[in-house]
Amino acid sequence: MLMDAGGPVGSRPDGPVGACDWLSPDARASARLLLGCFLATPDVTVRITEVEAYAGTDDPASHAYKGQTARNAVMFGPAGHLYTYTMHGHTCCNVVCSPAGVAQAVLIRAGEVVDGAEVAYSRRRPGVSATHLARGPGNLTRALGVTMDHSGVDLCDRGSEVRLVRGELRAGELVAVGPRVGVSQAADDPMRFWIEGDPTVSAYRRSPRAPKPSR
DNA sequence: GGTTTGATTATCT
DNA sequence: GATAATCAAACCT
Repeated sequence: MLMDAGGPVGSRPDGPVGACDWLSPDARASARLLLGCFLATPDVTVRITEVEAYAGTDDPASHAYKGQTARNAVMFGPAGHLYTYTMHGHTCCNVVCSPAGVAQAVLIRAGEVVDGAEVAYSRRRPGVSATHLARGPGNLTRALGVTMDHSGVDLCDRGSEVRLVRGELRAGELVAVGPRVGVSQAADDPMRFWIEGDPTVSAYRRSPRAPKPSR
């Protein structure tokens, strides 16, 4: 296994600038950091506007809650890698932010396409509006062209087809926090972060299977 | 080997 | 706002 003698996994002293050593092993902290960053494929770049934190084995809503499986193995790997999975016929993608052995990850739920819009449109159904281009996890991966083929890629490696580029919030932008979309477990935990007022952020929808809201 | 569930989306009322 | 569609992984028998 790749492990520096003491240094955090993912930090590359001799590596290219932009290594993902700024990620926090805490999913919530990383979620906040990822807002305003960019996710890029060779064709399309999106600015991340909405994310959800998944706290690994401590989080009932996480795929990693019940331990490591073939499906979620990437989450237990080193930080800065891409965890992809399919559900309901769609692909979703997460950024792993914890070192090997710990399964904290951040789901990228929505973004604003800032480059390669034409390609993104061509991958989506005709007629979709700009705000819906990469709105929702499945739509986002579709617009980017991310598939299960990209499972486990190193987002910090220049050679990767999917890369993460650090970005900042614009002046005046605020981060809102709330419960996650569609989870039936821990449905009230405020683990979802988005840029307040951004039109590309998806609407909140509670899981039909979640117990009634705790008040 | 069959059944259930789900971090969803599109479509209809 | 509610409902159906749809695919794969996990779970159960």
